[in-house]
Amino acid sequence: MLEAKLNEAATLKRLLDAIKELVQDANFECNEEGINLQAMDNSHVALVSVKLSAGGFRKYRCDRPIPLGVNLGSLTKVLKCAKDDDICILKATDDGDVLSLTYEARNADRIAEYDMKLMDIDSDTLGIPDTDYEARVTMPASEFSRIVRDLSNLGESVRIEVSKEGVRFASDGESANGNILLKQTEAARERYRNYGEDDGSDAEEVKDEDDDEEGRSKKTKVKKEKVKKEDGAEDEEMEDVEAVENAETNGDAEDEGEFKAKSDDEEGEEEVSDSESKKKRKRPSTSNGKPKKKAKKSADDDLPSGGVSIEMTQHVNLTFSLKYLVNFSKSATLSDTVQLMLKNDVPLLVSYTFGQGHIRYYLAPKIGDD
Amino acid sequence: MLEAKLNEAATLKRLLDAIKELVQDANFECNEEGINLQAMDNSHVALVSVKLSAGGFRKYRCDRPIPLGVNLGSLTKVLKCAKDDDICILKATDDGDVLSLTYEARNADRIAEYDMKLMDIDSDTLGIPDTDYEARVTMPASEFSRIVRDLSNLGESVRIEVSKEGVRFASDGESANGNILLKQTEAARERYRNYGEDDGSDAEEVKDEDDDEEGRSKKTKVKKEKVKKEDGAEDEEMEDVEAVENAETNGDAEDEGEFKAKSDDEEGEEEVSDSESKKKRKRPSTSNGKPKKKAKKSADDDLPSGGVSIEMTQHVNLTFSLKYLVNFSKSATLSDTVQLMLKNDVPLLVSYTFGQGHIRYYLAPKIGDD
DNA sequence: TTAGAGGCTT
DNA sequence: AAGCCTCTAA
Repeated sequence: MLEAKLNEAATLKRLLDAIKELVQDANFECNEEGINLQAMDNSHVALVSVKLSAGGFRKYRCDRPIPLGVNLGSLTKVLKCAKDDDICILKATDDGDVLSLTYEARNADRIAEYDMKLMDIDSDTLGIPDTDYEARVTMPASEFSRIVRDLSNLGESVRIEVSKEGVRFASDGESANGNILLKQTEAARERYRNYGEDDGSDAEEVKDEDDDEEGRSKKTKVKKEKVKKEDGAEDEEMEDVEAVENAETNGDAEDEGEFKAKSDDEEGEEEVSDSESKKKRKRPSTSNGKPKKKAKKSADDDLPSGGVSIEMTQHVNLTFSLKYLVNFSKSATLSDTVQLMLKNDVPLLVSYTFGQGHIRYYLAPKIGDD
Repeated sequence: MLEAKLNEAATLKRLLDAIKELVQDANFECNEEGINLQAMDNSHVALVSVKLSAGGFRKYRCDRPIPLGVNLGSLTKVLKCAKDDDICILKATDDGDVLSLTYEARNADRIAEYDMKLMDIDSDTLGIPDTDYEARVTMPASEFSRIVRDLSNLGESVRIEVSKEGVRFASDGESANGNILLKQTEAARERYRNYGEDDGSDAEEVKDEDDDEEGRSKKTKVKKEKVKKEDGAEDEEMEDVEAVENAETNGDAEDEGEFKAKSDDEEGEEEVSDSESKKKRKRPSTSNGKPKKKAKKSADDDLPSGGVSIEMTQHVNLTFSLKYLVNFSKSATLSDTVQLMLKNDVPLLVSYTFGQGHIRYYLAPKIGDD
């Protein structure tokens, strides 16, 4: 029995807008910790991974794990019937083949109910290997969208290069070549220091040490540990790495450590309304990425605004298909901030963190990148 | 000889946008009281009825009844040549086979003239029987549009059920079923009490008694009269019906009484611009349904905003083709408010009332509705 | 007031 | 499927 009450249907709507082009059918794996979705795109080039943590819901209950096999096209249709600010309640029985969605207008004078057929889907749960990324770029999601959209008008692929200089996006096209260099902003560096940390298995601790110094020392320690890991990141280059490994690569857990421990919202308070819980957090250290809730652009005190943060242990230089990146960038509706995690010869991770969870895309690099 | 001067060409444009898909050719029946159009759709399933009252024009003159056989496609083309805020003058001679349209820019620095060929059309003027509807639902036109559009994405038809609980729209589709329940809003109930009353032959009186109490007592009286009418509405069930019969069935005037009195623009001042006149109306009792002139959503003082009003004497439950309802809902450009009149086993009436008149659609229910 | 997204039409 | 137009959000 699943019953999940989401404060805003818009979250789901945006989520589906973000992935429905990539994937047709997918299992929403529901368990007591929340709802997860993981799927390869049709051409098996990209992987998308979504997490909605139980704590992100206004109310959440899932007695036992249920996989909900959903045709995303159908779900999109049904979600179109919801207004953005409707309260959305998801319901499913343990054995049922139906997902029920209820939309309640804020003033409760309209209640809509939709029942959607579910389907059986082979869930080849692909373990996502932990990776010690060599570079992490945190930037405004809108800027990322703009860059990949711009470059996609010129060429097919983009070369992403992270160096001391900054991060460079370069594309060669028939009629023109283009490249954009983003330099790091010091303020952004500070601001994003702990961004995305909520995903680590040590989220609790990170949460406690909001303060910069503590955080940094902690990070540094973790870094050292990191270094010993596979695929040899050169030690001596490790000057900038405080958080790099943390976000994605902490722990030595082979496969799922990353997502399993993501219980930031859950533990604190579980029945608070979403907006409330947002307000309670003083620092975006755990989960920020205030969606797009007409987020005040920059005046706000605790949310990241603008600027680019770059952390790297290694000069990286990879080439990716722009088509996919453009697709990924649709998730900008879910979060103001995006994080790119790179490592040479390894799939890129594009991660959007929002109030209820996160959405992550993995994309293998093109070979023969120069 | 017809000469009619319309304040805004936009009214006509929207009107034609609303019906041109439903009907190809139709007679504009002009007489001293205004212009009427009545036609079945191509498949003879739906009927559309338009009225533009003489009083709604800035200037109107029609010495004797003239039927103008118009190809709506042609008229649409010609109207496309007008700017929305152009003053539009329609002219036709008694015997002529040409309709002349003149567009004057507001500042008179541009005058365009178009002559359109008319045609002979068999006018099988279908008498629309007066009906004692069992339920009347008054709601924002945009909400109605939204509902039928949403449901049309799921299924072919919609079941509309009016009960004490409210009004429910339900549709079954292949991939999902859906239903929307609208509860009555008390405020809306009050607000719409007299809505649509302008159509009565006694509109003048209604106009004088803007006040609620007076209006209500009047209504009640009319109701009593109503009851005696055909098609037996049960008397004893008449608890909520003050206005139900009024909107559509009032009076014994067979045909044209309805719009004559609707001369708000005309009498007060007859050369004011439309927008000005709008501001002057204090009550929506006669003509409200502020078109779409980017009407401020709700802050305005004199227009109905939001909310659903339901009046019923009988539990009704009918099924209709969504395709047609979606089509009807295009008239939302003409009025903010729509009224649904229902009675079991009888065609649904969908009515939009706007400044210059109204547009009404009749749609037979599908049989076999449960 | 301007830009972006969604719906509708061709 | 692409372009146009409208409506909505910033």
